Amino acid sequence: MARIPGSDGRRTAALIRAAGLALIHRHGYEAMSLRQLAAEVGLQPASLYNHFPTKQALLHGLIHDHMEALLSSTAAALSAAAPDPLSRLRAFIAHHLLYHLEKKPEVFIANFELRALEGENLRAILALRRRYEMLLTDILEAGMAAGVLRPGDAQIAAYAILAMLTGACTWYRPEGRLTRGEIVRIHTDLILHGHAA
Amino acid sequence: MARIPGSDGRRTAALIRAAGLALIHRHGYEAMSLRQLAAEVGLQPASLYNHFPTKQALLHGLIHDHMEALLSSTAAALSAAAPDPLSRLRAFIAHHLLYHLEKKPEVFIANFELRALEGENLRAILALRRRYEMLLTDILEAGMAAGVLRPGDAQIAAYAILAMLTGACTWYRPEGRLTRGEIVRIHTDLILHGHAA
DNA sequence: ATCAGAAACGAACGTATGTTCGTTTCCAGG
DNA sequence: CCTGGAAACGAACATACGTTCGTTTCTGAT
Repeated sequence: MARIPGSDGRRTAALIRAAGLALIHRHGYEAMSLRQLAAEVGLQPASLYNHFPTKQALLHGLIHDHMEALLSSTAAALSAAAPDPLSRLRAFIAHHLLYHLEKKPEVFIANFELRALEGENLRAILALRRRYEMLLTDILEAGMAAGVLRPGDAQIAAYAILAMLTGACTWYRPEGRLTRGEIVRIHTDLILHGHAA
Repeated sequence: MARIPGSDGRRTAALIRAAGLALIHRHGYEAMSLRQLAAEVGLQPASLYNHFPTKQALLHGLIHDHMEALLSSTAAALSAAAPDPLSRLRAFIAHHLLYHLEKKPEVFIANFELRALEGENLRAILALRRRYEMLLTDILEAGMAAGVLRPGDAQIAAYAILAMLTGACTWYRPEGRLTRGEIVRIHTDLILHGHAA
């Protein structure tokens, strides 16, 4: 037996990536074996190497593509918002939450499996992440300068907001008690006005 | 060669746990091999089994003890605070941050390596974590009832606060630009009053 | 119609893993 | 002083891993 009738590289590659995403999300990168992955797609382990050169390259590809998609979709959401800092902040919050709630596996992997990346792979992802953080930091600084946000350390503020929002992906269940809209409203409120009465 | 002169079970066990903590923190639980761990402590791999029955039992022990310590030290901090909800909330925030900034490896492991636990081990840890979350949720509910915190979903609010605070451990560096005291002040402020001017 | 390359196969490589076993030496309680 | 258990050793087990190799078949461009 050899090449299978109807086989298509593009489609197989997509299947591998989808299955890899799910397996890494469930078991973790180190715990996922390529034999598992191959079985999930219905391939022999060796055949995976027609589609990526290395297990780590697969992981890096998944994270990289996720970060690129996140960056471009965030840019789109921001440019659709009103230009004042407060509107942009609200748009950022809503977009971050909605996007992340839709892409739980990707988000999980991009946050938890970074340490499995080595050297250049890691550096490239960290650079993308920094670009994303900078989008928020810039909004916060603009808001502080305009007097609509309380002055302070914009970087810490950005970290605090991102941690809080991304944390929501940890406990969110689509069948849960809250709709996505309510989650956005609550978090926007907490970020802007805090918990004090 | 066999039992080594001066060998002491209690001390060796402590060394193993300390080295395990560091290795898991650096490389991840799945990526840490028992041979690495044994070498770090100066033992043969087989000798580890005089101190724990299974690799997973080691992980579970580390997380379990961390959670117990966190719970009891939090209880102490709360009972030292004034009894009104706002004081208790401030005490909780300060204690969570200070404790977590001191115990970065433990916190990292307790949050990142949960998925390596199976069955009863996982259930036990999740129960402890729920108890911890409940400490904060109770404070928030008391504050809402007393009218010093804005009414809302106390559980979501607790998750949001915890994610934000724990996130600080990710980027905090002891040699960084901010002191621990400033970090506490900033986060308390953000939680209570938000970012809006 | 042909043929280069894409896409799969099956087998194997070397290595590493968690763990078990039997043995040996040291320590502490009677 | 003796002895049972504690704490280490070295060797080995079965298994699993990521990856390489050579081969075979199908596909798409010329």
